[in-house]
This record gives sequence, C-alpha cells and structure tokens, in this order.
Amino acid sequence: MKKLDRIDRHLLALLQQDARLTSHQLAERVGLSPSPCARRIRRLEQQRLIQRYRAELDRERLGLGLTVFVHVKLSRHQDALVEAFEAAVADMPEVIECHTVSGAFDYLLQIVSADLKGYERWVRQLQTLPMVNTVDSSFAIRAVKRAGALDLRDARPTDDDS
Amino acid sequence: MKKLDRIDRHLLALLQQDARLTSHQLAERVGLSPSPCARRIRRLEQQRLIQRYRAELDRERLGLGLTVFVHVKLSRHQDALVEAFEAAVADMPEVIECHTVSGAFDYLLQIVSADLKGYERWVRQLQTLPMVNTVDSSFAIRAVKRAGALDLRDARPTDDDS
DNA sequence: AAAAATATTGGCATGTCCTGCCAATATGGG
DNA sequence: CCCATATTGGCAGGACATGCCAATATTTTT
Repeated sequence: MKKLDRIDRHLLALLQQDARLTSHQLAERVGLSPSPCARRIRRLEQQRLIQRYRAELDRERLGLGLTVFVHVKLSRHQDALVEAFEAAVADMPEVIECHTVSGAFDYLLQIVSADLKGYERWVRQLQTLPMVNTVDSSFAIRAVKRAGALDLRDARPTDDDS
Repeated sequence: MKKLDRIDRHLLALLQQDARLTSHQLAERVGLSPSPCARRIRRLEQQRLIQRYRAELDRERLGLGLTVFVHVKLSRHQDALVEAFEAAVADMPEVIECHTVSGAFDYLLQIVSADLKGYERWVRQLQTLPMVNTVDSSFAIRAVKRAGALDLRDARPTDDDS
C-alpha cells in the first residue's frame, strides 16, 4: 500500500476540518491542480482512510445539552453475556460512544440526552440488563475541546485492505 | 425560532450518517422534492443546528490505533491556572476531546496516538504543566460503538441564535 | 548513466448537481 | 369563509465533479 506524502496528509487535514471544500479550493491550498487533487481524494476513500463524510450537529442548539460519561462494570464475563451487553448498548441511540477499557471498569460510554430526566430513563433501561454490575456516572460540565481532528503527523497507512 | 418537524429531523438524521447525499437522494428519502429539501438544509445550516461537515478518518488504517482516556486532576484551581491548562490542552493535537466533569477528577480527555511511545511523549508533556496533579490513564481496548449519531427524538431547537 | 517503464500531473469535455427564481399550492388567523 | 403568510415543485443558469488524454516527472532496469 502506498505511503502518504505531504500532500495526502494536507488533504486529509483539510477535509477533517471541512468536507465541503471543492477540488479547486483544495487544489490551491495544497499547491496542485484540481484533477490530481480529486484523484488523490478518491484513492484515500478507496483505501478507506477516509471512512465517511458526516454532518456534525450542535448539541446545545438542539436542546441535547447533557453529556454524561458512564463507567460500567459487568458482574459476569461469559461470552454470551458480554455480547448481549454490547449489542444492547449498540442499539441504544443515546449511546454516542462505547469502548472497552483497561482499569477498574469494563466499559466507558458517552451518553447524550436532553436533560436529567432523559438520562435517568436511559440508566434505568441499562440497569435492567442482568449482567450489569456497577454504573458510575460522570457529568460533562463544559466541553473544552470537542471532536478534534486527528493528528496526522505520525500517521502511516497499514496495508490492511480488508 | 422555528420548531423542527418530522422532515427536518429526518434530514438531520440522514446527513449525520452521510453528508454526501444529494438533494435529490434526500428528497426521495424524506418524501419531498429536491428544492424545498435544499432550502430546509440551508436553514438548518443558518440556524447552526448543522455545525459543519467533516470527513471521518479511520484511525486503525492510519496507524493511529491507540486511544486513551485520561482523567486529570489539578492541584490548584485559580482562574489563571485553569485557563492556562485548558489553553495548553486545546493546543495539543493528540487531544481529540476534553471535558470538565463532575466526580473525583476535574477533566476527562480522549487521546489518540500511534503507539505507547507517542502516548508517553504526550503524558510527559502534560506533566510538565505545573498545575497538573493527578493523571490517570485508561486504555481503550476495543471500540464497541464509535462516533454514533445523535438521537434526535427529544431534540428541539433553542432560540439561541448567538 | 541512458533508456524504458511506470506513475502522476494539468487541462478539457461531458454530465451531474446546486442555486436562485417563479407561479402554484398549502397552512393558519381573523 | 377569505385573506395573509409560508411552503412547495419545477425550471434556467452556473458551479462543480468525473473521465479522458497527452505531457511531464519519477523510478527501475540494463
């Protein structure tokens, strides 16, 4: 798989900030003409270094101002229960993000809801899952930095084209 | 400020998943013709319910497979020190996200780097900040759900047009 | 170092899509 | 029931993306 040169990195960085830039605008920023620019972007898409394009919404303005970070610990870790838990979580639209993590807890989740009432409804729902042991909520008070772009300085593509 | 009807919500939901859908494609999915569709989207942008459009990159394929959640506690909380900390964090490209949170710690950060070596460099840098007291790292082992779309069922726009 | 093979570039033609306008329709208030 | 307002659907003009080509740059081979 081809390595990323300076221009590829530059394109990725620009598109992370604004996916609506035209080939022409990108071209003048990276010092190339529009057509090779478009072709490089298409290649980055085919290599799936660019996963997708998405619209980012404003939680505050949408009245979804409550973000909560939730640490979850399971009581039993049999494969079937773990999978059931993860499937349940993946299906809950309030769950924006969920990772298994090292440390005292098994999972760290990010939840977004309109208010505490909505959040409580979700926690209740979560606690009906029998394999859930501990639920530890940490409320986000203020976002210092949100959805930052990836730092591409150390990025180099893996040749995993699966 | 106008309330969101069923179609607005539908458009936002679709654009959260794929910002490249054309007005025509959106139109047939929401059951409208392209022009009112485009106009509604423009209004959503002007109201800044849509914040921006961005390309989402694949961390794994870019060789940036290490995600770490870091809890930070400050030792002193004078305004100047808090601001200095937040400014430093906002300037660090490895920091993808940073929130002040309730609970035993002051901040929760998400860090992305290529490997443990890169992560260590960042932690060292963080710990040079004099107001930093505790740094608690929790490594992401696997993403169960990443960058989920917002759940718009309870969304209603605030009339904050600042 | 020269020559060939390969990859990349820049420009152009075509087709698609977005934008701004219009008349027609639907919605809501008096 | 009628009028005022908002929203819709379609069309014309312009911007943009896509696919192609010859020209240039880069790399490999001999």
